[in-house]
Amino acid sequence: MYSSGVSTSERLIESTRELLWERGYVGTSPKAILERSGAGQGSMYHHFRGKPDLALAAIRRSAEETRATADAVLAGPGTPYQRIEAYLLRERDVLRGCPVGRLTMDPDVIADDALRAPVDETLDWLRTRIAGIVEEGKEQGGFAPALDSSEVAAAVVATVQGGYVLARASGSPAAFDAGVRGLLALLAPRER
Amino acid sequence: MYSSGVSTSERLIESTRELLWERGYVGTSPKAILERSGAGQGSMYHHFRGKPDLALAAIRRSAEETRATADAVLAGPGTPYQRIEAYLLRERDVLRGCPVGRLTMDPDVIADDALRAPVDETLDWLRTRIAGIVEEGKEQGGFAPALDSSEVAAAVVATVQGGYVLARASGSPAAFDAGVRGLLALLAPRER
DNA sequence: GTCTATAGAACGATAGAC
DNA sequence: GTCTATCGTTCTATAGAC
Repeated sequence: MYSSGVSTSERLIESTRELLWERGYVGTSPKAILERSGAGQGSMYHHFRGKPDLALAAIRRSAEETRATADAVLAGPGTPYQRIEAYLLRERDVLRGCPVGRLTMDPDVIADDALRAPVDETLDWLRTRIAGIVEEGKEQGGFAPALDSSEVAAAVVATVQGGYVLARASGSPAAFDAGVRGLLALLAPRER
Repeated sequence: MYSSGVSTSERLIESTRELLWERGYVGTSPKAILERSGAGQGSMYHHFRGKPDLALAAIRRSAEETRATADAVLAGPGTPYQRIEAYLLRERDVLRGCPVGRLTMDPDVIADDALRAPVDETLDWLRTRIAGIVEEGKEQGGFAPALDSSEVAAAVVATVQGGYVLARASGSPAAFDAGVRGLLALLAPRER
C-alpha cells in the first residue's frame, strides 16, 4: 500500500515494478498489483490496456533507473580500473537480483519484442559504456592493449548477472562478492 | 508427446524437466505437463504428490545431468587453463539457458528449501570443482599464486550464468561468447 | 476516474469408477 | 495404474453504474 499524494497510475507502475522484480512477469497477476497499489480493477484498465501494457511501463522505468544508477558510478572519478571496480563493488541488494536482468528468464518477456526491447537496450548500453572505459584503460596503460574491450565488458556484466544467480542459489550474498573479487583480481593492472 | 516404451512416471519427469527449463516453475502448470507427457490427471497424482513433488524429481535430474556434463569436460585432458577453457567453450544451447541456474529467478523455488537445495548443491559443486582446478594451475605455474581459487571459480561460473542472461536479452548467443572470451583473455597465463 | 459485478478460462488438487 | 468428473480458486479482462 502506498500513501496518498501519488497518482493512481504512478502507484500502479511502482507496484508492478516491485512485483516484476520479486516474482517476474509470469508470476505477477493483475490482482496482486491491485492489492499492492491499493487501486481498483477499473483504475488499472482505465490507465493501461492490460497486464502487458502496464508491465511495459514498469520495465521501462526499471531500465531507466538501472542505467542511471550504473552511470552514476561509472562516470565517477578515478582510473578506468577504479571506475569498474566501483561499479562492481557498489552497494546492492544482492539477493533481490537485477530488476532488468531477471526478466530474461521470463518466457513471456522474451517472446514479446516490445517487452524484451528495454531489457536488451539496458544490458547493451551497459556493455557499451563499460567497453568505453576499458578502451580508455588500454590507452592509459592500465589494461593490456591486447584485450578486446567489448569482450572484457561482456565478462564484467556477465559476472554481475551471474553473481546474482550464485547468491540466490546459496541464499547468501557471499557468492556474488566472491565472483566479483575473482574478476577484479584477474582484471587488476599488473604493473603500475 | 513421447513414444511408448518409457514408463509414465519417466515421461512425466522428462516433460516437467523440459517445461521447467523453458518456462520456470511458476510458468509450468500440471495441465501443460500432462499435455506434453501424454499422461492423464490420475497418473500424475498417482506417481507424485503434486506439482512440487514432481518438480523436485525433475530438478534433481537436471542437477545430476548438469554435474555430469560439466565433469565430463573438466576431468578432460590438458593443463588447468585448457580444462577451464574447454568448459567455457563447450557446445551449449545458449539461448535455452541453464536448466539449473534459471530456477534461481523463480520465487517459489527460492522460497522452498527442498526445491532450492539441488540448485544450490549443483552450483556449489561446480564452484568447488573449478576451484580445485585453479588450485592445480597455481601449483603448476599456469595461474598466479596470488589468485584466490574459489573467487576465480566463482567468477568463471558467474560469467557462464550471466552469459545466458546477456544472450537471452539480445536474442543471440554472441553476447555469451563475448563474455567467455573476455574472461579467458583475463585468465590466460601470461608467461609459458 | 473509480467502483462493483460478472465472465470464461486455467490453476492445482481430489474423488471415485474401472 | 489410469480414466473422467468435479471442486474451489485464481487469472485476465469486460461491462456498466456512479
